[in-house]
Amino acid sequence: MVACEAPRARNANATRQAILEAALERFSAESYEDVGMRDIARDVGVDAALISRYFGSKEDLFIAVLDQCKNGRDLTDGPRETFGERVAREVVYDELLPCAESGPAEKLRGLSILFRAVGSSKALDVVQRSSDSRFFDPLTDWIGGEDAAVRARVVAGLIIGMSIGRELSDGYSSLTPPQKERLMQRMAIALQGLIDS
Amino acid sequence: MVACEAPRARNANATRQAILEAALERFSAESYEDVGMRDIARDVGVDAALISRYFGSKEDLFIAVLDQCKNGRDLTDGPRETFGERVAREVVYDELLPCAESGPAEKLRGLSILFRAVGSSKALDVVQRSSDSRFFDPLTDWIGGEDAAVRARVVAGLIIGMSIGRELSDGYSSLTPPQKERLMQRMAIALQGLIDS
DNA sequence: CCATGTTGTCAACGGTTGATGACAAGTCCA
DNA sequence: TGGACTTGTCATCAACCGTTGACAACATGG
Repeated sequence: MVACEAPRARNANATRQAILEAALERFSAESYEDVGMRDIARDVGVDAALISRYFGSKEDLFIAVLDQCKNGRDLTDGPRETFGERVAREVVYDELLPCAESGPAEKLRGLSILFRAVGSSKALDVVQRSSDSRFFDPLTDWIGGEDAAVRARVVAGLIIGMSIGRELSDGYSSLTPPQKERLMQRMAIALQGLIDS
Repeated sequence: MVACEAPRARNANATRQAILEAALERFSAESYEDVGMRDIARDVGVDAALISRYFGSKEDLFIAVLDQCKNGRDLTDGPRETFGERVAREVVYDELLPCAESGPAEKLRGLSILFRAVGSSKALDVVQRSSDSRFFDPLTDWIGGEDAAVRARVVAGLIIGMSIGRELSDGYSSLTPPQKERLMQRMAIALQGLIDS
């Protein structure tokens, strides 16, 4: 995953960034509690103590990761009419969950973290305190209408649920391509319905 | 929650059952990691060591809890045509999440646990290993058709996602009753669509 | 080349967790 | 009543966690 074999150039900024990226990777693939400082440190090839020094605490690191996510925007950049299909396609096909070297995508990563955080009371606290305004407010504005705030959260929940369904069924590995496409269409409709007033 | 003030009658079976119920309550309200043996023990009014003796390990206790859930059946007892609305109503209105003295309901409790477990790799492992056959197989059979197994899991994911949406938006507290009803209808349609062929 | 500040490592701490085995309290039957 | 078995408690363990402060390695400017 992280290749670097050389003893690592001594560069605080680069290291900081590497830690952030490794943490992003971890937090979107495992639950908050399951991610250990030592795990992240090993990914980067650094001692765990350094993370504490750079970011303060694990919680602060988590917040820093949330901050650097281009949350919410992922969902809203694109035409309104294709919102459902766009997101459903991303969920059903490879983009959202694999997390292992997801290539250039990194889309919906914020939701991925939310997905992993939703089980842990502590992480969810942090997310709701720190990321509500960054994640849901743009989405709410984009959706518009009276109950937009609720619908934004329902949309998020639905997307997460779809990811869970995907994870539970092993990436739909037993589906034929047409079945997969039909499933995607269904999800698209459900999502789109929440956007169109 | 658990009232019992008297020093507790010495009755192994009753105590075992009380532990199971307290654990069920905890595991469906908090994540696997967040639930401590000492928490459950305190709920029951007993020492944590006793739980270890009765159930072996925390993981074994978790399995025992899963086993006593009337999983899957909750979803399938009722007419096929109203599946979507039945479940959606249960999710949108009070039944699923409150968990605090949910009265006689206890419906979808298995999904509630799955919901809480989905974040933790360990708990999800257990669920997939121990509860797959108990939870998804009946649902799969009931759904029927070629890709029923996948659709059962997608349904489960969707329900969990709806619960998450509900949790994220504070129980839809800001919605007017008609809005709430419309939201429920939408969810019902999405769910029903996964059942009907 | 030395002094200074930065970057990273190491060993260790306190706290919490699940689990264990010795022991006390209660129950029951002969 | 007294022994035997059950039921529950307590002190404790080892493992793990996030975090800390002392120290080593390196770079840099004089």
